[in-house]
This record gives sequence, structure tokens and C-alpha cells, in this order.
Amino acid sequence: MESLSLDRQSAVPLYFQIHLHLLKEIRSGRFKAGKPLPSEELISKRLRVSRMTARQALKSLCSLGVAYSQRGKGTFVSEIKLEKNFREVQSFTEEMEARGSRPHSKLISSEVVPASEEAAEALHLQPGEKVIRIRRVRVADTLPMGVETTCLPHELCRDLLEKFDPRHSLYRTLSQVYGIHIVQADEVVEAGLADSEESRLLRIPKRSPVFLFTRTSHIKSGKAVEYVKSTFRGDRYKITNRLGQFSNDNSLGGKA
Amino acid sequence: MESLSLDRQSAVPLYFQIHLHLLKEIRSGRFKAGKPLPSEELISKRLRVSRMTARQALKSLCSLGVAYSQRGKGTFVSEIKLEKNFREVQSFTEEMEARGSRPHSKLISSEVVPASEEAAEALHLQPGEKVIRIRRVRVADTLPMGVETTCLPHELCRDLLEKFDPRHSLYRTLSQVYGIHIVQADEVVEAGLADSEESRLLRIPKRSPVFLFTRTSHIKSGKAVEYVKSTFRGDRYKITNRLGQFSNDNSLGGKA
DNA sequence: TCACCCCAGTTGTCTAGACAACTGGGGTGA
DNA sequence: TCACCCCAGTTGTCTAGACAACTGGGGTGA
Repeated sequence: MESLSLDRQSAVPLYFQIHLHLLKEIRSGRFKAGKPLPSEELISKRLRVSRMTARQALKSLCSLGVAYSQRGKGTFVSEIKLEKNFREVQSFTEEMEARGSRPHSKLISSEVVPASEEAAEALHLQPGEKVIRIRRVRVADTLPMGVETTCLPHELCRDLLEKFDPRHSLYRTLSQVYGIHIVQADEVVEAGLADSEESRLLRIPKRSPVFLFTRTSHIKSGKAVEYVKSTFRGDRYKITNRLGQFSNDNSLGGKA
Repeated sequence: MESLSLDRQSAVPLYFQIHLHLLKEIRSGRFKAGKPLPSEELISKRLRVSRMTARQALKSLCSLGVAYSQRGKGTFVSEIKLEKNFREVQSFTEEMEARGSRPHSKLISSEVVPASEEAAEALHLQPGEKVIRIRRVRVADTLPMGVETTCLPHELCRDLLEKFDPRHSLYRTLSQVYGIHIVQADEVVEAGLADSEESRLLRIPKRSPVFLFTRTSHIKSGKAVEYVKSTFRGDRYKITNRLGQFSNDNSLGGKA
């Protein structure tokens, strides 16, 4: 706190400068888990900002899950570790890079076809409307991890098959070429056994345990832009989830 | 909007009265997906509240995932359905009730034992410290769904085994008797095959596909209070996840 | 001893403003 | 035609205050 001086000319909002500073101090161990952060009043006085600005900084830490507030008591550092590998919405590519593996993909097929019934429903398309369908084997380092079939509305990105190298990240191409940013995904996971095609592609014994994923991805407005079915091997792939922290999110701020 | 008159004497905050009203109008179809909600300015004028209060109402809808804001444009109703069965942190009991099944449990064993190494690590206990361990078969309607082993620090709820009926919800007992409210859980899921004890208890063939869950549950402060390992049958149990919506949460309010 | 009150400290809610930054559409002028 | 400017509408950030509601500890008085 003492060392921080705010840059009032900066494009970075004051509350976010304070947010970043507190976050750094928490990570450095200056503020320990379970211990109070400076109060709104104190931040307000020390840094000469209004209490609402100080409050917004603290609230944005709460919405990150780094801190929590208790009325009448203060705002405290959460004991929950953030750095664990929880699944955000991210492509296979990003997920593997985050785990320290080198991801790539082998293309099985890519084509424009009429949407299947389930894909049409998930993507809110008329029956028979066209989708781009890409089938790939997903590989981490040299280990085949899963087989994935992705469907995107053809309307959304007509020339995708020319612009997209299937060995790289689809999400990055969507984001960089088309400005389509996937921010949320709804997913159903089932446990099953590998069929013969899957066991051949993944080089695992037939009837090995596998995860079956069905995922619908959304952009910020909630519009569905991707429908994916995939099979991942159960012996090498784990899912890490964080549940909750939805309904108890009394947040006042936050930054993308 | 027109029909709403705020109760300024109420203990319910103004922003939350507005929040509830807008939510009702969205659910009723008065405001449709993709369409704008009233602007901060408009709410402020119509309901004679300050703009910050109107803003807090809209932001709390955003943090619920019901709406999203775009600078310079407005706040819009999200196209994402909320009502789907996503997994919050909830007990098996709550989950099954939400799905319309009648949950119950068959006790296999309950005892106070020294924590296993992994349980001690998850719960931040000293090696050898005691935990309450409860093993149950989880049943939906009359169908056995999974085998679950729960460990709780003995220190936390010494007389739990007297006060808890293992056929009912553990989370409810923790909440009602001890004031322990679980708000977040970190979970690892693996795909595997049922061993002989599991297949017997779940009445499924040996080597059927199953989910293997390892879960650590936390209270608001982040303190770990429960460590669970469980095996659920893959033929009857599906996981529904919602990913993302963490980093893009520019919220100003929210209510537990 | 112990129930109660009081008080300082804290977060929660709310007000009435201000300016910045961005969006989208309409109008202007070369 | 079309690049550009302007403007109304909107969200984002920020200020300087106010009172409510709650927490926890200390002191008072029966």
C-alpha cells in the first residue's frame, strides 16, 4: 500500500491499478490467506481516491475469487488457490499449452455439409442449413489424446477452410480473423468405451475407458457458434472443474 | 418498468428490487434475448433512483449471466439459458432433487479414523489427525448411482455421527447444525472401469465404464472442509458443466 | 458475574453530480 | 460518392458525501 502511487494520467482505471497492486501483494505473500486486506476507508485515505473507487478495487478481487468480504468485519484474502489448472473456456491448444505440453492436431476431414439434427438444434440453425465440419485427432507432445468433430455455422465464417490451418488453434483463428471470441461453453460429459475407429486413431485397446464430450460454445451475447463432439482417452486425460462461486458473487467490479 | 413502484421502506435494497423486477420481465418474455434492457439513465429517471443504483441492478444481472453490457451501446438480454441443469456446488441430494429424482443413500460404514495421506493434504491436516469417514451408496429413485467416501475433519464437527442421518443430505446437516456452508468445490474427474466391489454395490457388470471423482469442498473463506472420492456409473450418470464466464465478469452488484 | 449498552471500525446501500470513451446514425462538404 | 465531423445516447470511471447495518470489544451497572 505505502509504496503505491497511482498514475492519474494512465488509461488504466484507478480502481484497476489498485486491484493489480493488491493482487501482486497477495501473491508475494505480503497479505496472507485469511488475513484482512486494507479497508475501503484506509485505501481511500492513503491513495486519495473516493471510497467507491477503493471499494470497486476490493470487489473486483472478490469476483476473481482472491478475496471475500464480510459486512462489519472487512475484506479478507481467500484461502483458495487460483493457480490450479481449472478449465476455462479454452481450446485444446490453450489447455495443453497451460499444462506444459506441445499440442498439435492431425486432420481427418474438413468439409461443408448440412447440419445434423443435433448440431442444428444446438446452433439454432434451420434443418438442412450448412455447417463447416472439421474432424481432427488431438495430439499432446506425440501422444494422441482424443478425436474431435467440430461444427460451425457456414454463414458465420464462409472462408474458414481457406484461412484455417487445422493443425493450429481454431479458437485463435476465429478470434483473430473473424473477431469471434468464445467466452462460455456448455458441456455434457459421459463415460464410455472406445469403439474400434477411436481405439485405432488413439492407439489404445478396444473398449478402453473414454470421456465423451458434447460441447456448445457461445460468444458474449450468448449466441451459439460451435458444436463439438469428442472422445478423449480416460488413461491420459483428466478433467479439473471448479464448481460454485456463482450465486455468492457480490461483486462491484472486475476487468476483462 | 412502468408498473414497478419501489418500496423504499423495504429491507430489500432498491437495486435488488429493480434486479428482481427486470429478471421477472426477462423470464416472462417482456425483454427478449438479444434485445436491450432499459438504459441506466432511463431506469434512473423512471424509478427516481440515482444512476449508480440503476447501474448496480443491471450489473448484478450481468454477473448472473442473464445480461451483458456493451460500452456505448447498452445492456442486452443474454441468449444463454440459465435454467439448464448445471452443476453448482451441491450435494448429491440437491442434484438429484433438481433433476426430479428421489435421492437416498445406503450407509456402508461411518467411523472416525486417522486421515489418509491424500485426505490430510487436501484438508490441510497434520499427518495422523482424525477425520470422520462416511461411505455410502448413493441411490436415485431405486437405482444405485455411485459409491462415495466422504472425509471431514473430526475437529470441525465432533458429534456429527450422532446428529447426522446418513440417508439424508450431509450438506444440509453441516449447514443447519454447524453453520458450515459449502460454496465452492474443486474436482478432478477421471474415466475408469468398475472394480468388483463397485460393480457389486452398483449392480452393474464388472469393468463397466465409470466416473471417478475426487472433490475438495470449501467454505466462503476458502478453508477446505470436505474431501470426497466417489465412483459413479457411466451408463446412468452424466456431467453437465458450464465453462468460462469468469474472466469476463465486469459486475457491479450481485446478491446471494 | 453477566446481561446490556455504547462505540469505533467496517461493509452495504444510496445520492447527485461530473467527465471520458465509445457507438451508430445523420449531415456536411469536397 | 464518400470521408469526415458532429451529436445524441450509452456505459465506464470517479468524486464526496450520507446513513444503515453489522461486528467485536470494552465498559457499566444491577
